[in-house]
Amino acid sequence: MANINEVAEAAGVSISTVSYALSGKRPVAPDTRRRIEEAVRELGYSPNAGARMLAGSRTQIFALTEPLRKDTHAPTHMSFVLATAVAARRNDYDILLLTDEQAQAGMSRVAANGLVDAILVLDVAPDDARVALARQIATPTVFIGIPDDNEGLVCVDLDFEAAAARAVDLLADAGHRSIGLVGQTDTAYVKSNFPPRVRASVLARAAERGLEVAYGTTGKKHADRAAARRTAGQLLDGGATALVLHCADEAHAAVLAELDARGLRVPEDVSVISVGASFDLSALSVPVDSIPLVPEESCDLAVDLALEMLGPSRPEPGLRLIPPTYESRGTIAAPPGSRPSGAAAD
Amino acid sequence: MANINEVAEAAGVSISTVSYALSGKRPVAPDTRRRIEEAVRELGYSPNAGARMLAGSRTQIFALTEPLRKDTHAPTHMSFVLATAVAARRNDYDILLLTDEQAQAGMSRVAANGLVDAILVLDVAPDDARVALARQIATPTVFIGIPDDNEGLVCVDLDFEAAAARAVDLLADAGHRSIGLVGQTDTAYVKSNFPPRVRASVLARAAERGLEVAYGTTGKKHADRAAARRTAGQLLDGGATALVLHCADEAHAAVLAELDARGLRVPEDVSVISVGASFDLSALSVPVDSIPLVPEESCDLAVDLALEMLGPSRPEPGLRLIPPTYESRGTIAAPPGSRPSGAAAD
DNA sequence: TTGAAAGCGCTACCAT
DNA sequence: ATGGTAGCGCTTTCAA
Repeated sequence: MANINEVAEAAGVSISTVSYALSGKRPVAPDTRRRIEEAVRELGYSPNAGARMLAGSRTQIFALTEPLRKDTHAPTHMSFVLATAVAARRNDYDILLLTDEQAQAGMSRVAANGLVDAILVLDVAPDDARVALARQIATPTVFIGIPDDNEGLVCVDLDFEAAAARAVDLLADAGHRSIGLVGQTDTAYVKSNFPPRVRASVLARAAERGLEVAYGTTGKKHADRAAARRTAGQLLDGGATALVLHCADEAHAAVLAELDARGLRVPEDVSVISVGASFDLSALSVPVDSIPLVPEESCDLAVDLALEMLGPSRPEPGLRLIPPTYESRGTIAAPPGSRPSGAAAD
Repeated sequence: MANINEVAEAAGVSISTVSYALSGKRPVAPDTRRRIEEAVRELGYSPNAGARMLAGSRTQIFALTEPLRKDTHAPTHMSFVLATAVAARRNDYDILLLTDEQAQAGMSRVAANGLVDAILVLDVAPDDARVALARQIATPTVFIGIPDDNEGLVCVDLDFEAAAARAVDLLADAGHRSIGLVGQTDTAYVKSNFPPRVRASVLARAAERGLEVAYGTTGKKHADRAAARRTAGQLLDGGATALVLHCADEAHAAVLAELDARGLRVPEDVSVISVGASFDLSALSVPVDSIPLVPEESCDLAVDLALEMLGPSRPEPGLRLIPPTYESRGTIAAPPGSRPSGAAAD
């Protein structure tokens, strides 16, 4: 590994000129620059990371804290990690992984030893212990997800409340009077931050719109198809003419299988809309309408905020809620037996 | 963030003594040490990471390169990442994530700028492009998985060949004359390194033992239960009295469901053994016998090797195959209609 | 048992 | 447009 001195010598310039030629922070004569670039190539020079961290003010590393609990939904999580890494790299940043017990201990550690410029928090729990840590440390921290106590924090997330409300509105507008919510796993409502938000918003908006609403979870495991089918069945038995799906990939498939088994067509007999899904819905047996959770949106924004927090104009603390987008695929229609759409009044 | 000078001053010693007190690389008088430790605590001192990287010879960071392809099985992958991070941290190392296109580009980059002490390679493909990179760079690299061309590389993995052969032996010894292999997804046999190894070994050992053997994949997606059931059905229709399962969680469940649907009991009517599973098999409707893949074993060993490669006694290149372990749960028995066990000869 | 000081390889300020 | 150089905060000789 060649160092800056060798490059300078090879190019016949001083090391400061090499540094400036590479950073572009000072104009360099075209010819000089050419010679430097050639020397860099010849020698395979790359500025030493440790030296840059020490001399410069940036480490070019973000920490990503993620407990990786057993109940973490792996595919969704992977999407977020990937999206974060890509967004970070686009801004010349690397990602340092803080998992397991290091999700917490590591935050203090890397904040104290200056290994990272900022910390991104994934897999946020309603009562997340990392909230307290974030307040203690000086390192800029961005939450991807909203903990209950978020006072003074910078948080990014899909506006799940708006997404859920929108789904209810779409169904209500189509004429449905009774809907069901097929929710996440039982533990998700304790360990994760957004399932309760969706549930609360669906229930609240349904009440506002005067709809009957019921909900059920999808069992203990993400892959518990039987529980998903059972829940969907119960909601339908209870009179629901439309289902809001806020659950895993497998559960979506299971619900559609249950509808199929009952000879119910979508959307003629039952309307279906998915909220907050981050997987490919078009691969389902029936591509359903969706208000998706797009990991790239959250993660891009989180990285942008982290970057801003390093600059002079520190952004305000507070929630950054990403407006939901509705993807129509024709799985919402008027409930069976209703008058043609357009006349909703009595 | 206090620095070593402030600690030294507060403790009334020189900075070298502080350094030695913390590193333990030189004896320090008990009383001196006490004063230093107190100063460290008071000031919340933590040695600057960049300065250590520059002055010392170690960065205390490993890179973990993982493409995170769309077809990567997320849960299994997550287990490996977690196991790697834990093993690394146990040795005072952090993990830097290199995903997506950075899985390759990042290797050269961090090797060139000295950001990491070693590189761990995950999600190894048979014809992995990272093999060539590993040979080019000076940074020690450990593969967790075995690429086809592994000459001169340090690779760690479960001995899948032995595991598969063992499974066949167990079934042959129990008296089975015709077995079936329920394999991974179609793409896994192209993109991943171990599925072909298992398949080849099962077929080879079956031939050696004079068994009839057939195999089928589990479709395009990991969660394709229908494909898994179909494959299991075909194998049984073909006369198999025992099944070797080398597939995803969902596929295991699907196969058991197919057996159940056919009214076949395990192990009275069909024997079942799982090979290379890294999830919790005891959670299945029928806890099946297993020769598991244990991420912790591979990752611990990989980290140990990486550490060794940093020392003076560089380990030999070559494969480190972890001997498989058989977990019996009573799902292997003699095939139906066979004479009582013990008498196999004719 | 301890201290002084020479780097590690950069960045960025001060000169010219 | 370029060069000289003072740090950044630590590790590790060399001395005492």
